[in-house]
Amino acid sequence: MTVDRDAERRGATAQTVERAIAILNLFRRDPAALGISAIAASTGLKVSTAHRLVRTLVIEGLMQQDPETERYRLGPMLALLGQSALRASGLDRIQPLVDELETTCGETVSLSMRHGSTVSVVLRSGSHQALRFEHPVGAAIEIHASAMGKVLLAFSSEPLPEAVAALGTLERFTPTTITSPTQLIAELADILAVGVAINLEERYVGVRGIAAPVLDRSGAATYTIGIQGPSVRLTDNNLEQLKRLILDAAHRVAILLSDAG
Amino acid sequence: MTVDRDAERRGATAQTVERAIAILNLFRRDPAALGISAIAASTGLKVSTAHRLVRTLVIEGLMQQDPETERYRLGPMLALLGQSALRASGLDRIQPLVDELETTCGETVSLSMRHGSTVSVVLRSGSHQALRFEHPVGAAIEIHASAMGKVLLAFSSEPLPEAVAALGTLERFTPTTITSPTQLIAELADILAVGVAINLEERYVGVRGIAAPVLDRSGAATYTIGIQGPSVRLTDNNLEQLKRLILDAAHRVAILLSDAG
DNA sequence: AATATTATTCCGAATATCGGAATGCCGAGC
DNA sequence: GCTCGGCATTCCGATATTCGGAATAATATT
Repeated sequence: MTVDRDAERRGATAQTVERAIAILNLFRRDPAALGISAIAASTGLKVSTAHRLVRTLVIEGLMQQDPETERYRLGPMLALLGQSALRASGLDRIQPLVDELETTCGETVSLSMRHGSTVSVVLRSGSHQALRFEHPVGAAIEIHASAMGKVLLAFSSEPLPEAVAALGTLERFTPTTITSPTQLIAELADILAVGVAINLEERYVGVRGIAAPVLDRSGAATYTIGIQGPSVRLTDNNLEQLKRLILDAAHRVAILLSDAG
Repeated sequence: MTVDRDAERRGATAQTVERAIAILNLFRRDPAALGISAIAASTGLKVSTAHRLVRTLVIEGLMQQDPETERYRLGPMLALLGQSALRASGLDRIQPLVDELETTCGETVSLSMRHGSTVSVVLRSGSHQALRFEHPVGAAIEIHASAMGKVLLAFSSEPLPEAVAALGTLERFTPTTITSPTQLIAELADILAVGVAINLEERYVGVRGIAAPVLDRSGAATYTIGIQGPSVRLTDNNLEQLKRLILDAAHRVAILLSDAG
């Protein structure tokens, strides 16, 4: 591009591929089809560049073009690769466990991982209650305003101050959102000690969450498993019970993943 | 690269992205982890190039590196994108139909699409019989040696002679494999007229198949649905019955996909 | 009918990619 | 214990590849 990007000039990455993936990621939250100019606008690419990338993705089947509206959406080859990825990363064996936990506690359960400064839901099982909190797969939540996010920060291999500093400004979403880096670092240290993170309406008013890390052999967490639900049900008392459930579940997931991960 | 690629210089595509996708496709058949030099060798890329592409894919989560063996495999972000892709292309609504057909006829059922000169299985439901034919999702079968492949060729928007010519040499797998372009064109014309293709042990000895096109509004087929099984069960008589089943199923799939495709 | 919007193609400029070679790391074999 | 061979990773100059402004075509809108 013009000069230099964000801040990473040494660990060179393939710009073209990054851009193509950025296009795919547009559809993570919302699978609706987009026109080429909308894609270009959302990614900050020039229309001609976006068009060439999308064309390549269409040829490979990762995207497809609606013959009527001329708009683009994700394609079947991506679904196919996703299947293989589920098996390769061992996540297919985790889904039953996530469903089981949802049945036990009656709230939405998600298994997530970090993506930039957000947390992305990889597997989930939605609560069946009338009043419930819904995360679609692919949803991205700001990392500092989520129990799962705080877990991932606390149990990353990076020192806490650096990890927090890298986030930049901590956006406020609700009155309880943690916006002070110092305060966040303190809370992360606490989470690291206790092994569980709690979210008290820090992202959405009325929604609480609790999360535990899925630890790998080195003691770091790539994945986190969390429970989300309305504050009226996730009372302080209930959180104590859920804490045991989530820790147990996280432990079992860790074992499953390390077996043949 | 050196000079020019296969034969497509006008409809320019992004080479870097193509290469990255080629790497991902390596893992379609076999999700096992590969080292970087194995990846480079299989794709024909230089090691340094492959490494840079893989690094980018890892950063984006589409691949991941096993911390112990240092080998690479598909990553969880790809699983996540795959979920979105299933919804976006409407394929999530098709799976139940595929399962239902499998239950009805007792043989492996697959929904596939074209990928280069092969057919790739996108959705499937495996037979539960002891003696059965198994297609994993992601399997790639040579297009000229498959009932589903022949359907896609016949119902492509391209004229038959050109479509066949583009395949190049037709490799022989069994005594009944069609290796003559002229003969293949004739058979495709027949399939176009009848609306169903049959595979008589043309790819694997002892395995027969039958397939029908999933037609879109323009009368072309992007997807095909097929039944595969041992020749001892897919006798000439049974094929007649299956023909009705598969045509009906293909029709219902087409309706489902066109509704909100 | 005229205009605005969007998808698609073209082509010269220059940037990001390419790939040979160097480095560093680990484990096998002597 | 030391050397060698294989592997992943990094470096950097040459250049093929991408980039993007602008033209064109197709479609929707006023």
